[in-house]
Amino acid sequence: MTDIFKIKELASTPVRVLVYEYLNEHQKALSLKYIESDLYDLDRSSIFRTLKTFVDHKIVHTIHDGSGSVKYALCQEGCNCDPSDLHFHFYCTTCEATYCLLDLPVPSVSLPTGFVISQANMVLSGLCNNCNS
Amino acid sequence: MTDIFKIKELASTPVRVLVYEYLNEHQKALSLKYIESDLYDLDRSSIFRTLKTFVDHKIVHTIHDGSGSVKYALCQEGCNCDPSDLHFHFYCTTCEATYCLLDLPVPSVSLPTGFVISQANMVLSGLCNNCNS
DNA sequence: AAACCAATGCAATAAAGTTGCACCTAACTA
DNA sequence: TAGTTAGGTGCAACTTTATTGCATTGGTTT
Repeated sequence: MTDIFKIKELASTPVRVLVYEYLNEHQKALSLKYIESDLYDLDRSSIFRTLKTFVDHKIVHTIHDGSGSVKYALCQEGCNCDPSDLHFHFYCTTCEATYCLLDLPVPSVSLPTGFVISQANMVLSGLCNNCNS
Repeated sequence: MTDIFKIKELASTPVRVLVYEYLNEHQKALSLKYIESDLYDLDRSSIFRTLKTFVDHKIVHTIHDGSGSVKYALCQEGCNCDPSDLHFHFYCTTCEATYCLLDLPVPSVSLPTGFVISQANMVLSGLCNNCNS
């Protein structure tokens, strides 16, 4: 089940398993604060460092959605966190949830001469289907 | 020259003029910290509130580039800050500059049912032409 | 000139992110 | 098996960025 750690060459530890499973259950991009409030028996800095490690090992990607806090979401299988592996996100300004729009990949764009792209952060925002009454 | 304030129906004040001219000279997206360090005789909160006012009046738009601080850039003439008015940005991870890629408009995408878009934050990152040696 | 209202500056606070350090635990070695 | 080591974890402190309360200023209106 969680042989993700073997694949990503990372030691399996209690905190890592819990954080991974938590992200996996939610299938949304979550903030440290949000995760922390649910996994309240874990320390904030432990979760923080775990997420950082996950980013380094390309287990999760970060999203800067303008909410004021960084969100973290599980990568898709085979993701190498290159722009072409990534997708758009949607941030709901009402419920503050951030969705991965897996169907919307980052388009390849032609940049000005000399610019080299390595990351992409695509966020659309507005109202999600739950909040759009 | 700076009849932008008349157009946007906003009182012209010393701080507003200085901040506007500063942004206009640079033609990049700048952080509060950056602006503050150059306009050192102005108070941080005054600049902060001025930028907020500019955002409200659609004189500037914000960019969340993952640098840790919000960047502000002047809008184009006629901009209404709708997604279709906006463009991609490029954040250089070396010099930390954020460029407006005016030639790259935000694409219109088809969202899942019930999602309504009102804003867009498109940021590519990597090395800019100055830092790409 | 008095009154008013918005803008400004100063200072304090909130919120998010980050780090130092000590302890613990699990894996390795002799 | 006991000792050693390295990395992971928790606690607390701290940095940075964002934000707000409040008193003062300055310009406009009556």
